[in-house]
Amino acid sequence: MASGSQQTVRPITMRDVARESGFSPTTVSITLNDAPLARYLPAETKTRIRQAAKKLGYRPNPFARSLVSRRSELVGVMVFDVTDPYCTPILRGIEKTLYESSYMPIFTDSHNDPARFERYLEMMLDRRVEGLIIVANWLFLDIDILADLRKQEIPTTLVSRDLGSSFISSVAVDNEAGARAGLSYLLELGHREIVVIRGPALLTDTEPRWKGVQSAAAAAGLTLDPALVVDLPDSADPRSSFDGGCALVERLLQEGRRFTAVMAFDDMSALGVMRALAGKGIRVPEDCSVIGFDDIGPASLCTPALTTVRQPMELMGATAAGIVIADVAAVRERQSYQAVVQKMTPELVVRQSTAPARKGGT
Amino acid sequence: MASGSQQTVRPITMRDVARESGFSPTTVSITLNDAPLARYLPAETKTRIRQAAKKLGYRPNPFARSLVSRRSELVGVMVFDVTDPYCTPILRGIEKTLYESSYMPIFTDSHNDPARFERYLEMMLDRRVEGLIIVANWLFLDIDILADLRKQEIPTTLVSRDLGSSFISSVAVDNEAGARAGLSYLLELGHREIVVIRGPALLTDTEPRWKGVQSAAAAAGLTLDPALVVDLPDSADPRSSFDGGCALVERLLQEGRRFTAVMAFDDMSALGVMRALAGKGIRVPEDCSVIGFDDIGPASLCTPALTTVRQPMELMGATAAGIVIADVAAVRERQSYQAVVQKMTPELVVRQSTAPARKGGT
DNA sequence: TCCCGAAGTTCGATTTAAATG
DNA sequence: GCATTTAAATCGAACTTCGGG
Repeated sequence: MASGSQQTVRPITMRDVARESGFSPTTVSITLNDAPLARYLPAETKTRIRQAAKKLGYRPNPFARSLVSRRSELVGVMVFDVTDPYCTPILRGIEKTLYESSYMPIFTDSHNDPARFERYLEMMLDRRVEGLIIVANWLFLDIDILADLRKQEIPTTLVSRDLGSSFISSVAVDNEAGARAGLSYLLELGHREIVVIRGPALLTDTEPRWKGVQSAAAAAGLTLDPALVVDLPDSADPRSSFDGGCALVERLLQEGRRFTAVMAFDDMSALGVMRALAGKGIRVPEDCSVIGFDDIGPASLCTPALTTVRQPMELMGATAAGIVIADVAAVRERQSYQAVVQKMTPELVVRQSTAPARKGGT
Repeated sequence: MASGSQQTVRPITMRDVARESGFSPTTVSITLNDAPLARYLPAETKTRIRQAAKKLGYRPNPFARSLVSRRSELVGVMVFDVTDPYCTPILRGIEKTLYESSYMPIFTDSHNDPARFERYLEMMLDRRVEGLIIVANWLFLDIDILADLRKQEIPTTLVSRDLGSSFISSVAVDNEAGARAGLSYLLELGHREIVVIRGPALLTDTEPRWKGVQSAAAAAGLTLDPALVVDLPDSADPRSSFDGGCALVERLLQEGRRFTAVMAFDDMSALGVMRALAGKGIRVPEDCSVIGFDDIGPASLCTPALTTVRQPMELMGATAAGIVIADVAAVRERQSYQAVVQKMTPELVVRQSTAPARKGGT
């Protein structure tokens, strides 16, 4: 039982500290904030005030403080789907960077619902966040919704895609380079009959990854078999990527296509591919290699562990937070800041799902 | 480029709305808050005020508001490890419930660092959260740290374990029933030589799950082979559970133990088990069945998909948020509230990693 | 007394200007 | 003028009280 039967506990205010220490509220404020004027206060005074504050367990009221400082010390962190394993390392990166600063994150998860995102954005504005980090792992976002941000001068950074906006920074992986690295690796292993699963048409990642694949193929003088190039359907649910990868490969198998490797759009679809292959008794990597993209948690937990193109997600989150913090500081000092576009370098992570091609794949 | 070159934009205040509409700030306040006195105001007055507010894009200053209302409308959500797939469905549940209320979540991730947790807790208190939800998926938490909460009358709910505290509510799964269901299922399938991987000794979940296993075995008249009962090492890292499961099974295999099924402590260790088995060419489920606990995302993504005992994580999060909201309301109305302990019912999810026992397992 | 509206106080801090010795 | 301290104004909204019709 915890109750409220006793009289409401009046919180300790600065006035209480003043009374306890025998000084005025002004002096207390100056002391506890180490304001410029604190230089003139004798050490004796300051220690007495500090002791009184500690003795009473004084906690400055953040609302009174924010009211005059006009600062919330709040940064909004908006995610489109927390349950997507792609998001959490980014959140971790954001946390690590924010921890060093004085900002606290206000968190929202719109689970792929644009309406919810919009409402949460309004709430963020209402709460006077000083900066905003949006982890747009999946959804298709209308820039207009973000126009308010410009007016209110709220520095914003988007993680995992480039909006091409003039006032919103972004941190994204170099999709083209990543895809190129992935396909190149399969080619090195001797694979020639390769299934390429492209992403949903609406996703901004889809295009550059496909370009990377094409350029790697061209560099090796290989023409990809159009029958082996398939597309994931549009959908906002990461799980659908798994189902899509599974279904596409099942269909190819049904059609009697022969291939020795699959380059999936992302890890989720790669996992789906492995499921489909297992269903037909095709072994990975002995009979067919599989490579993913992202390096989400499950990629290293499944068996065989997935070879993939890794996005430095934690670093991306940390970078985004760093940009926002710097821009907020700029705004406070009445300076202008530039919207930047950070392209992060992906890294090929070789695990167990890839192997040299053998003659006569499935 | 987004800049601050133009003169600082003074935010719109109630006074501006008053001037614009031709009424006093008082009337504006009464109107916009639908205060009791609004009954007496002519509709004409109210619409004019509302129009003026909308025209100016007026957003009430939350700090001024909180200062007088003494309410932050903030709920703290503290997680011990966001990257743990176990956490995110819980967060989703919390979000769904909080969305209906007027509370915004302040979020922290202490990534298994008690010191960080403590500092974040202080920050929560500084920020005047009205309630607290702690997702203690893993770490061993000292109740003393939470003593402040009692003093400050901040309703708190712990998700995923019972602290046995008199003032902190908790929402946890019925571990004993879950483990019983899991082992019973293996027994039904005809398994008798079963490896049981117990959790780390320090985890509160370990004990009840082991009890559940024992009671199921007893009910079936089976004596578990002590040589097949092994323990995960203590560690705060979820990944270590995977490594632990893998290593333990490898050791058993090395020792030449024979078994036809493995009941893992959780999904992570089950995934590790599958890795170990695959390494020795043992097929799941043909040669050996594997069952996990939790039903985290990767459980259904890996191949074969993992049979497991499911915790209703989203529901648990939603329940916790509901409790906190109700308790906050009670505190506001000067009523007492009880710390409750909610035991959620787990559910056996049968997938591909289990099959009937065959004579002469590995 | 009922209706409508506004002046003034309060919340808890910061900050400026000024008052002490 | 200098070191030390403080009264008073301010931030923006909510609420209590009060005045005229």
